[in-house]
Amino acid sequence: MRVGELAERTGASIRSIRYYEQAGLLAAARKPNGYREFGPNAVERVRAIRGLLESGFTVGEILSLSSCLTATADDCDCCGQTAALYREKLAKIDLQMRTLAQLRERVSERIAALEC
Amino acid sequence: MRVGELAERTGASIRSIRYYEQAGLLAAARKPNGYREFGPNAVERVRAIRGLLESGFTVGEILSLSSCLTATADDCDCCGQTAALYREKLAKIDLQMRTLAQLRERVSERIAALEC
DNA sequence: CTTGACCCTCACATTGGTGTGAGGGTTTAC
DNA sequence: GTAAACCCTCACACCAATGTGAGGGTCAAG
Repeated sequence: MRVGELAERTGASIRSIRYYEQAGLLAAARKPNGYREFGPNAVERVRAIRGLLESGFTVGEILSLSSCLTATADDCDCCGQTAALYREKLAKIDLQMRTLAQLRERVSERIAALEC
Repeated sequence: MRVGELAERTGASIRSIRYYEQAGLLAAARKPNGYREFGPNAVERVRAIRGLLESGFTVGEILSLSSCLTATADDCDCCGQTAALYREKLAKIDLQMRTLAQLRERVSERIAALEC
């Protein structure tokens, strides 16, 4: 599919998609006329990227996780350093989830307390 | 305590703390000489702010949740609109937690697969 | 009284993700 | 062939959070 369709399907702007591609987060083949051509996986991938961006990850960080973004990623670039990096990310994710869980509880407490 | 101590205790820069105060996220009394004076709650509050910022919340958004930031907040500014806003936040938090959980699983799969 | 470690305000700079517009090509349909 | 709806690159602009530096107070210890 072309960039417009991908944008429409994912809710991202065309601008953002081009940016993700340029940043290396998203692969796009080129047609002879220069148009980007995306595979069907791109939809899931863009959604994952956006979710992570909204969760406070940086494009650079997402890049370092890119092999985990899509279920169909089997290009295991395996080595010890990668493992260490993944573990680091894991710790960050866990911290973030704890923060969110805490906030979640407080917010729902607030909702419960609103009886006026 | 003064700003330097608060910064040291929370890991935030002095600059950031002043910014949070100016944004209305953090209350600070002033000494006669102009120095900011923070209560002990400020430490928890700054930590909460930073956790949320790192989870992708905006200062503006955090502001709208500020009554939930500290456990000791009893200034229930209760009304239906507030409730709606809280519910919205809750939905956003849940989405974010699902995204993170998904990523978490994929990352740990990756780690498990690294046997080389 | 001076020195050093604090604190203040103001304001410009930077970074990452986007918006937007200029200037221009391609394809489909009339 | 021309209009509409796509696509391209390039480049400037914006916002939020933070860094940083200038210029200047306060205060405790020597």
